[in-house]
Amino acid sequence: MAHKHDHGACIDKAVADAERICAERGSRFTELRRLILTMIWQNHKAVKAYDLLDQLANEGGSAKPPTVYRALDFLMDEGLVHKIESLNAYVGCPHPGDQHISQFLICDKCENVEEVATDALDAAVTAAAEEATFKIHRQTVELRGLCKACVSEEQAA
Amino acid sequence: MAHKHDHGACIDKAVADAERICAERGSRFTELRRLILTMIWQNHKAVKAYDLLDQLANEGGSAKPPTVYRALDFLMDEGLVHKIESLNAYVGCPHPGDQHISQFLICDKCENVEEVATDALDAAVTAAAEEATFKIHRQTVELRGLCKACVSEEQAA
DNA sequence: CTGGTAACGATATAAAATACGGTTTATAAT
DNA sequence: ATTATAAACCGTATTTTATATCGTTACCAG
Repeated sequence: MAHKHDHGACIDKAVADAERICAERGSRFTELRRLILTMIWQNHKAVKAYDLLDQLANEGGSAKPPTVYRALDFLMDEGLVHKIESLNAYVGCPHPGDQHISQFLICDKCENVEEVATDALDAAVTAAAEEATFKIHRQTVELRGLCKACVSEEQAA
Repeated sequence: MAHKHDHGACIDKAVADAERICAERGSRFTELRRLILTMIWQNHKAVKAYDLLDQLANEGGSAKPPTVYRALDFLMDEGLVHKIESLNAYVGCPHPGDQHISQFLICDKCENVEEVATDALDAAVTAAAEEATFKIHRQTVELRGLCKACVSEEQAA
């Protein structure tokens, strides 16, 4: 993500997607929500709620925790943002709208979060649940380690 | 778990396992650690750190948060207990000692947590990581939903 | 333009976890 | 046995993460 990645395009896409999705559903994509979604998309790392709060404060506002958490709850309800449970942090969803199951590759070094959608992994999860006669409502799949870029870097050293 | 499950045996086994494992490794399974492990094993639900703290207080002691967290950290380091990230709660490991990857089925109704070790799921996780050239250090796989017993119960109703 | 609902703001508090410093206790080395 | 050392423990304070509650404002539907 560090090199040759036009991240501005990511942000624009995320905002455009959000606008489209909220319009379709009749939910309100307010200024605050747009602002917070944009902040989350500043990079591909997961962002802490209180960091968002600090950023809001720096921009002159005097936001309180509930303001941020309400916006995050909205964005999560709309599938625009995911919570990374193992970090207590929040990351933008790169393909909102599609019904999808989220699995994350989280680099412990560069901290980038990649959302993957692997059919094989989905199938395995489903199979494991079926074997146990378990009816899945939600799932948290978070793989922590080193991303491709950081592995290469380590090998180079 | 509710019916015909001799849970006392689970507790005894967990404590015996812990004793054996700590003895093997030369780590100290102190009274406090034994007590907290036993509390965690009172049932198959995940337990909150502050509930343990309250229990300790009820038993006459005057424990502070660090006491509980230190014990939990020890138990986790030894692989005797796992943290459920999506609940901020802790659950006993049913087969400590084996090197293993933990995956959890968490019932949203009865709150029981079942730890599963599915080769197919392991393989799928590994494959997904390999495909992304990602080097896994740790993983969090938590499936939330309804367990077998609670599904049957719903269907009966 | 008015009545209801959703969004926002502010205060307070709850819940989860850690930093740090001092004391005790177990174990290993003498 | 005695002492050095490291681990465990304890308590205070604080940080981090999140929610409850209540009053106000803004949207939009009838």
